[in-house]
Amino acid sequence: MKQAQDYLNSKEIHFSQQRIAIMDYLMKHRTHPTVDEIYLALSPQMPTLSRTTVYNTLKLFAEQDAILTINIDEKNARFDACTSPHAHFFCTQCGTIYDIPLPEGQDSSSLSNNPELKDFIVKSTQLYYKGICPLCKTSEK
Amino acid sequence: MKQAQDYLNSKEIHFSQQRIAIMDYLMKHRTHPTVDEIYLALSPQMPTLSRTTVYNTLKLFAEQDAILTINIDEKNARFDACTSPHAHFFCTQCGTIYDIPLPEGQDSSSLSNNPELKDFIVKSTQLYYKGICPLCKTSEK
DNA sequence: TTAAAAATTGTAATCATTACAAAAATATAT
DNA sequence: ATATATTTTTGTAATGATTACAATTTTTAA
Repeated sequence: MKQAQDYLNSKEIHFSQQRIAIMDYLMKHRTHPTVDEIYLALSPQMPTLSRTTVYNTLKLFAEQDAILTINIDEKNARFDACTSPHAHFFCTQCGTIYDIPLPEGQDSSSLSNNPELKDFIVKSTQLYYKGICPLCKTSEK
Repeated sequence: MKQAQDYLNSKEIHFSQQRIAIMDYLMKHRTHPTVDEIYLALSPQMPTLSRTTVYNTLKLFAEQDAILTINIDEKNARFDACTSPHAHFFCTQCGTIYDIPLPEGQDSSSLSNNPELKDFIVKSTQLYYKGICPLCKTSEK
């Protein structure tokens, strides 16, 4: 809770009960949750919480670069409190999103320092993989 | 038209007037159009065409790896007849999607040959950039 | 030529997200 | 401290892309 508050502070985001709870949830659940997962998880302890607030808050966080919005799953936006450069793998079978470190010598700067982009202003870079994860691969057989 | 038909053939997709027209449109308009753009463009010459057919057909093409579905724009899915490896840049101002060649020494195999993915079955890899394109940058000033 | 299979169509449903305006909470100035 | 302005939250209603579905049409194969 304290960490979430400090983090919001560092990103110059005014805090509130709701904002702290949402950031705290994201920091403690590295599962790339959907809006609804966050809303349903927090509702019990915060019965007045509104879905709209979750939407608004996540949008605010993303605009302030405090979180990442992941659009790898066509059904729902997913959210990640870890903003340091890494790729994402989406298992089309179970829906899990895995964090994937970038390969050696391919940190995000090498991805966005693409000379083809010299006249573009790049604000974000996303590397997405889709397929079957190890768990589904073996259980499927 | 002939090319579109041959291409569908090579991907083992039964063709029909509608399928050829849709593939032909995609091959001739490298603008990464939305479902609606395709539907509205083809409607005049093909008045019985249904939006549902455009949806179904594009889904079929994507499943057969004949086209790419691009989810870089949260509002709409966008489609690309060019399936060879390249990145996409989405201008958040004008909505244009640019094809961006991958940087030297970073072809798609180097992206998906990430050792972190050795236990995953990778079916697709997408590299997305977002920001402001050169045109919007200068006109904005 | 006729029956079976595949493709297309239009409408209705779904569902994530956004718009909006009222209510509540918080910050500011007197 | 108190009234006022600003920000945040809330709930409902609207939007809009996509999908479900069942009927119709077209194509294929016997």
